[in-house]
Amino acid sequence: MPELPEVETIARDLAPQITGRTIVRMRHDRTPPVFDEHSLPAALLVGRSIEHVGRAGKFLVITLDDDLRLAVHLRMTGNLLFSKDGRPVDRTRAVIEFDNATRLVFADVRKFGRMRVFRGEARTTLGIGVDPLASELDDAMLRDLTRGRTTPVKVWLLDQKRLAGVGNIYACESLYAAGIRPKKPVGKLSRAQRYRLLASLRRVLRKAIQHRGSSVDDYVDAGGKEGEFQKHLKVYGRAGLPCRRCGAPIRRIVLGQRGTFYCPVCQR
DNA sequence: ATCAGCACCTGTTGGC
DNA sequence: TGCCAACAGGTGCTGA
Repeated sequence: MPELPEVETIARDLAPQITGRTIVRMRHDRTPPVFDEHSLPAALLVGRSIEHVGRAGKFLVITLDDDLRLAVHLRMTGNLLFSKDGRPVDRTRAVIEFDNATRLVFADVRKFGRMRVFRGEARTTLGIGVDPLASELDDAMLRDLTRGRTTPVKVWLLDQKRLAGVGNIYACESLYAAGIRPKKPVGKLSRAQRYRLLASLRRVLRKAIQHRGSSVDDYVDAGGKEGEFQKHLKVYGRAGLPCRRCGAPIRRIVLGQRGTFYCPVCQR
């Protein structure tokens, strides 16, 4: 489910609600564990107050005092819900309670989502690459990251160790916007294609953030509301339907074990 | 180094 | 209508 725009939406909504609050209680499932094997003890969070809410790739990153951070990865079906009442939430896996009786609820149907308590810099600790929206990523950096690589560009976009935040929906949508075939070896993109890819990635991701993310299936924001960007998807999930630009049927193939959608006419 | 295959979980959908 | 296989926004591990 959640990719960069969805996590960014949650982070922006959550920041004004929980910044400055102190965590007074926390509970979580143990089987399967909510906190991954690299996590410091979750109990360290109790008594700490929240200084900042941000995002690194697809991780929501909450910075607390005592140099502590909490990273949350929603994987496929995780939801982070901010609750002002005590009403129970379906599929709850963890609850963080604040000093004003509000709560952050982590719910997850498939139980793939994980949290991690750690100290230090997020990107290094989490082992993720550069953010597509970061200013440090420019054409020269993208060239260096992709040079000589024969991986299909679609598969490359999903590798979080290099570029962090792009998932299946936005990889497909960005390649459509850039007019590039998903199978094209990433190291063989022309300079013009590479330039278009970076511009398209940013345009699509920013537009998706403006529309509060895509709710294709389970995604809802911290207030429980769906996003709007699924209404603007050009190729994702549209196999067999006409391309909105040229009318040719959108094709679905499998690349890197993931469904991949593209227009065989508009994407070269 | 790379990559296909599978594992982790549960729910929904489409075909027969 | 019913059953079962395939598939789902993600990632990590294993073995070739």
